[in-house]
Amino acid sequence: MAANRKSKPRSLTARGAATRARIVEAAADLIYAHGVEQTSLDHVMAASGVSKSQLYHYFRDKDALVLDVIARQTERILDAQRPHLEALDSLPALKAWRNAFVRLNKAAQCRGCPLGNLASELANDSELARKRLADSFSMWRDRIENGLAKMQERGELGASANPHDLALALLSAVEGGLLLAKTTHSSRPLEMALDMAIDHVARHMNAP
Amino acid sequence: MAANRKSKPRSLTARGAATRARIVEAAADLIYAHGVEQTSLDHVMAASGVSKSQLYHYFRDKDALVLDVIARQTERILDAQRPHLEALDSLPALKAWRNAFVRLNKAAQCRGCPLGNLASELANDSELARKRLADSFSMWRDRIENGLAKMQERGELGASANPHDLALALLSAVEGGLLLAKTTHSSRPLEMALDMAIDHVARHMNAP
DNA sequence: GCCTATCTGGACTGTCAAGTCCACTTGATG
DNA sequence: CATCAAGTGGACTTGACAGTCCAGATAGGC
Repeated sequence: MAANRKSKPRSLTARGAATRARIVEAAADLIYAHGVEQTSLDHVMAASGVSKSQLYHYFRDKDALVLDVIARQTERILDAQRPHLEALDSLPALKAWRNAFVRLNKAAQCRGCPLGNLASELANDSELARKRLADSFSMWRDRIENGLAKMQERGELGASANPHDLALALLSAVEGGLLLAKTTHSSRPLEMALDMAIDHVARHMNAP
Repeated sequence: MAANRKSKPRSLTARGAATRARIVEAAADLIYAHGVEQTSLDHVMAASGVSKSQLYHYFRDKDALVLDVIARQTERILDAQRPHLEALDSLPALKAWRNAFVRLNKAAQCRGCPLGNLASELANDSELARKRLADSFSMWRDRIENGLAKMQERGELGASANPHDLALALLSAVEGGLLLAKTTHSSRPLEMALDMAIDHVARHMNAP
């Protein structure tokens, strides 16, 4: 049960860990901007200031690096969403979440969802990547579901509502909105999709 | 205003047009299955039974071929949707549309939306492709909008409803649902997203 | 201070894909 | 049937990329 799996069999010194992290960060940024296929290891080398041998010292191959990028982007998203998702306990909170989302999307110049982009590119090609991304989405959905479940416990959300399905629909709206926003260079699709999703949740709420 | 744009300056005989169409069909299928970057011209050659020189006889370069694939996929989708979108005039019609969508997604083995996949891969890289895809989505949204507008004219949909925004939210739900379905290999996200979207439309309908 | 594993640098190889080139065939039109 | 543009076949060039290799630097344990 120790750290002897084939992907990371070596002990890492502090310096090594820092170099490794630098590579993943650079790769995540480049891949978000240009996609997996358009991001060559040479680009990653240049952006992280690291040589070829270091890449292959820390990662078996490009696919292994991409798996780490998936994990990192999942972390980034869940970290960024945490404050909102933990406070997801009322209609105004949902609306605040919506507004933060739209702001974030504009800040990222409507380049889509880091996980959604990866999923679209990798799901049909790599079964392993697909599964990891499915897990990532599942975790994200789970956080939303927890927020809704809390609303339900305290009676704000009706007992007949299904937090799991509601969260899944919400996440679908988010991903679709982000994809259309990316394509049209406008955050309007995201706004409409989120408004619809919140409206849908509101429909299951009890009157105050 | 005649056919003298740089992309198609030559006259096409029947045989030439057939060869050209065969190339686009094969490329569209391959790209839907594996993405633009993973589809080499050699694959397209093999699938369409055509040689290198023919590809470059009919298309300036790979990018030009991809633009034609975008146009073809747009046609395919609008054609497939036409029967449903033309009859989009009531709640049961919306539900029939939903069911057809889910069936189609399963038939395509949950491989996502042909336009959505292209948009995700190309929007950040090629401004021209992004614009064409934005136009494609806009046309699709327009068909949905027309259906909703007809519902509004005959009084089924409330006067305060905004068909344009409603259609945009609906399309976002479709795209997000298809993306998550592709990632999770389950049509459930699509179903939940579509149910939410129809529910949203229903909320703007007048009582019968 | 020495030993060893971790870490780093960069040259090198093999493969594969985009795009070029030219010789050849087909068929419509005079 | 002569002509020539449209159409076809496939070898070739060029470049980019993933992945290999080995020599050398660094630094913690004894």
